[in-house]
Amino acid sequence: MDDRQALASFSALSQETRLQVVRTLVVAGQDGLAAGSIAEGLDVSPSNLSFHLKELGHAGLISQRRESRSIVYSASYDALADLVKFLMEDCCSGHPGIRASLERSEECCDGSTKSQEATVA
Amino acid sequence: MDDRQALASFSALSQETRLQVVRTLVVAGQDGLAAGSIAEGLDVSPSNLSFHLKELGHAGLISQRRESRSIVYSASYDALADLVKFLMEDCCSGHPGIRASLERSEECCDGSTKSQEATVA
DNA sequence: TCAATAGTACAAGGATCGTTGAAGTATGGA
DNA sequence: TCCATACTTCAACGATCCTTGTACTATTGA
Repeated sequence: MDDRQALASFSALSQETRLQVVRTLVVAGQDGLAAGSIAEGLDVSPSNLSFHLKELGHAGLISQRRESRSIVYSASYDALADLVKFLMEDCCSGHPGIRASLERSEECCDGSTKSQEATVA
Repeated sequence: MDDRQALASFSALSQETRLQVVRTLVVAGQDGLAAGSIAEGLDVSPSNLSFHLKELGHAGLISQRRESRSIVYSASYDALADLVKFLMEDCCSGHPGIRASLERSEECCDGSTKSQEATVA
């Protein structure tokens, strides 16, 4: 991931509604959610949500597909992982200990959504 | 880390000059760098840099101390690590596989700056 | 105390962002 | 074909952000 894309991603995530959208879609999983469902869940106007979805799309953090009348959005897990990596590389380059500190917080994956097993390649 | 702080951090990092400042300070290590050195390295006016340093300070991503005439800035590694964690929790909550994908990129810590050993607590 | 150095603070401007409401586009059913 | 549904696009406006230059503050040395 290059700086340009990282900047776009940070910018996209620096807005409350958009951060909530991403979280909602991440939790929703691969199936995604229709724009209407997201708007309802977050209590945002369709027009406003559409604006923010476009921003997230530009940053590459979400993708969309049409499904009958609805447009279904889903999180781009790869892009999110790339962003984590980008951030970690910037951290690590001066302070390797951070990785250790991160590895101690394994709980994040073992708790709530145990729907998919980790595909350790 | 709560949403408010994450939003502030993302916002701070969504600007090119500030991203470069953070990277510069991360590479500089615990000793930090004087404002003047940063300004020189990045070719930004003192006044403009000061503005961006304040933003980064508000977000908690850097800290400062006076040293004679200079004001020395350094990266807040804890805040950066918290941000990585925040992002990973949002990712993982729908997609545990990401952690695996991240663990495959260990190289990031083993390369360039081997100045400090990882303090695996 | 005076001058030089190192930064910060402030004001003004242009640029970008976020919200709103109204109008436009695609899909599906009667 | 006509209407309803599900979204998106557009224009307008206020709010915020970034840059620039000038003024101000703190520290040091003569």
